[in-house]
Amino acid sequence: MSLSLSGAFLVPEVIASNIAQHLEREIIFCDVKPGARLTEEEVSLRLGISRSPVREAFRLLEGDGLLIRTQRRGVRVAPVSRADLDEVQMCRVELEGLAAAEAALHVAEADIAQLRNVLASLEGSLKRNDVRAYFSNNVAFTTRIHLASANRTLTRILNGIGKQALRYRYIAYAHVPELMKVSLPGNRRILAAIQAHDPVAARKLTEQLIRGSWKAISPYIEATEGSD
Amino acid sequence: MSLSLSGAFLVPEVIASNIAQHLEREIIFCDVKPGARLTEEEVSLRLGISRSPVREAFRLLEGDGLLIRTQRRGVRVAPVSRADLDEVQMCRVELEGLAAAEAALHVAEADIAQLRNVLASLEGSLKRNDVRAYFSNNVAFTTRIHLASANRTLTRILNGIGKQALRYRYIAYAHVPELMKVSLPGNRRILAAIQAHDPVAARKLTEQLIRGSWKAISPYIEATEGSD
DNA sequence: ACATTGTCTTTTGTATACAGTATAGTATTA
DNA sequence: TAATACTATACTGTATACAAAAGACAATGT
Repeated sequence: MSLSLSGAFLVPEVIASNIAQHLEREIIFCDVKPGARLTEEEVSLRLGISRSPVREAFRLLEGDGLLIRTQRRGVRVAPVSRADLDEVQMCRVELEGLAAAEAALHVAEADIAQLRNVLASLEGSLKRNDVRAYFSNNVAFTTRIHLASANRTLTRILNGIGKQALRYRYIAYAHVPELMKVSLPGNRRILAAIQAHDPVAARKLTEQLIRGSWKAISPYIEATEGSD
Repeated sequence: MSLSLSGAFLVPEVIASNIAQHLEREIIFCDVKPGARLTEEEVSLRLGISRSPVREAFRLLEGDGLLIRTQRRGVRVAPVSRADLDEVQMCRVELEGLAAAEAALHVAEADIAQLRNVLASLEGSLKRNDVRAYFSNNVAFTTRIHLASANRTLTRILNGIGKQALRYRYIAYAHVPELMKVSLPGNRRILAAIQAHDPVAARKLTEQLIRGSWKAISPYIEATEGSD
């Protein structure tokens, strides 16, 4: 069991969908290159486990759009391209907007308190210039909005597509860490709108934020993009 | 190998993600009840295969939201409820609208020809009052619009969520087959808008159609809903 | 020299055996 | 009688062995 996941898994007794998380991070942070081919045996040997859980993890990540499977040819890491970025962000504009609007309608006081806490952590990560921590907190912030929308279907979909988006954001941020500063004020305004129970504003601000981030990221993808 | 899938699988040599399709239909057409618990062994025995492919099929259907898995408790068929219907349709309004708009921008002549053909079949099924055939054709119609949007991410998401929606539609139609007549004119108008390369109209019409279908279906779900 | 075919290797897909955990049922004790 | 503990059972999660298919490479024939 040579897992050694970056997070704290003091009790890894449970399952090896931990592997999915592990691979997920490797893919998002580009430790394995886009387009790279993964074989079940290679991964199972590398992690010191059998093929069964690896296979399941592959299916999971395939569902999240991080891996692409071809019939009997195995899986490869989903390629990174400008076109794919556009696809993902286009969907996110609609869905994150919906989530924000619904959240504005359904938030409880407790949710708002938690969102404020995460926002504080987000500011902290930005000040320390800690890109990975900023990512974790940003994911946490967005996830809390999803949960506040009280729409489990929406949450499920956004969870999947969000991982793809994260990959692009990380590539862009690796080039220009200053991009982190763009999203923070946007998040703050979104929280204000949600707190004011204003679904229209929440949606509009969210759409603006994503479109803005989209534009900011876009040029850095072409540079990183190999072929397709 | 007592599969006997309804479709024509002259060469079932390939894989047993056929099983996923098989189960998918059983779930959509309520041959297995919402909330019912499925065990890997039971299904594998029933279909005369081993647990491995069944397990994979479960993961696939879980990704589509048709099955729900709890840690070591196995899977159960996703329960049917008014709340869940609302969640699914809310997401579909956004995404199908986007797909229609994008399709209006990207369709080729060939796509339009195919869409016309499917529309004709749709009319035929309606006249013969063949509910299942109507469903197949309706799925085909919608899928072609998704493909015409030229957005693979969007297509993938809609494919999954569409199956959940189909389940509710089938329940409603089983009660009132006349509901079929509601969607046909809507589809015709959407096709016209797409053909005219008018994304705004295409989106608006699609949103209207889904909201209309949503309202029509809604009352029949409460009747069928057991608990949750 | 090029194409076609056959074999060989790699890797997925499937089957099955084994282990661990959760739940239910029963028995015993307060 | 009720509550708690223990045991048995059933099912998931994991490991491994086996079959089959696809791709690569070489050899042979035209």
